[in-house]
Amino acid sequence: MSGKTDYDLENSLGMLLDWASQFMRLELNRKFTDAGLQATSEQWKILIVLWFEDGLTQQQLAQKTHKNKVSVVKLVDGLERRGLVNRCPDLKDRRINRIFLLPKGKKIQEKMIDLAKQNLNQAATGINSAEMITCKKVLKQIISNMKESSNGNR
Amino acid sequence: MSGKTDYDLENSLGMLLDWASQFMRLELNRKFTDAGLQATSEQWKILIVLWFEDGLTQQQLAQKTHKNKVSVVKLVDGLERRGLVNRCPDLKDRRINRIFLLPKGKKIQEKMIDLAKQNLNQAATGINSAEMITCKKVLKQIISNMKESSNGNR
DNA sequence: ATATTTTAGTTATATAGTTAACTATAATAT
DNA sequence: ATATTATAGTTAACTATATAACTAAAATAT
Repeated sequence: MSGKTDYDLENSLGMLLDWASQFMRLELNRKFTDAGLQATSEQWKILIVLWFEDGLTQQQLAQKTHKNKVSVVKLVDGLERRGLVNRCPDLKDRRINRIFLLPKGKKIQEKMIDLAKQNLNQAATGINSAEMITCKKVLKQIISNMKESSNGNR
Repeated sequence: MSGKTDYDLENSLGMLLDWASQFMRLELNRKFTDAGLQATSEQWKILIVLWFEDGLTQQQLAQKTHKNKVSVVKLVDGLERRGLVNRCPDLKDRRINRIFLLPKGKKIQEKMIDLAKQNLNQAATGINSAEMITCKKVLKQIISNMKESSNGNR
């Protein structure tokens, strides 16, 4: 049934997805570094959520970014260390931290969004709109297919 | 120019790629663990290459998997610790290690390939063939677009 | 009202990935 | 032949992810 001959490494969906996502992430990090921004591509994903809606809890950030809560703890640690956000204990529910953007965190958002858009444009070069729409549709289906069986921590 | 309103998080190519690849990787790891296989999804990517062609150097493994050489060092460390592969110094060029599958490493390959195929089938559920072909074509274009600017270590 | 369960966040430990600096060896250039 | 450059692999330090075990607080159940 399975054998050497019928598994095409270079054309495997898993490999292609990993390579595409990793190369985009790597290049975004490079663009951030080159622009003198002291934040990583993963921290950026937390920041962009906060820029839309500030003061979210770590759980909410985890849900919106599809990261698990431990990852969010570490990313918020990093963002706090860099002076970009603040953990504020909720007064009504003392289990909860609310994460707020600090001025330094607000200031870099526009530059980061521009760089992220540049990255998206670079990635999309030579791909027509219909193909990109199909690709995104397929990606969403894959996400939905795989999310079923993954656990609830993310 | 850039602003709150024109960056759609849930529909962003970067986010969709990350989520899709991560969920697939996570689920593959779960399948491996459930099957009692003591190897990770990243180790699997090294093993599948070796299964096609044994005795490659670490540099060759890095090129074929698009990983950087430090990652390969670590993964081979892990595979060696688990008794799945062996580092053999090359007699002609003493800078080189050649990585060979051990019996234990050969034995698990068929089971791993079957599980990887199950994972691909799960991911592809509800996606028609033409859409999948388009998606892979787009992924390859993205990889080619981003690879340009990434460095030569991978 | 008290006991149980759930939720939010953290810590510990392990696997990966990144860049930069390093060692050893081979290839080359003059 | 010797000096320079390039290559293969490693190590160090950092960021990120996962699972599992934990603490504290809130919600619930009886």
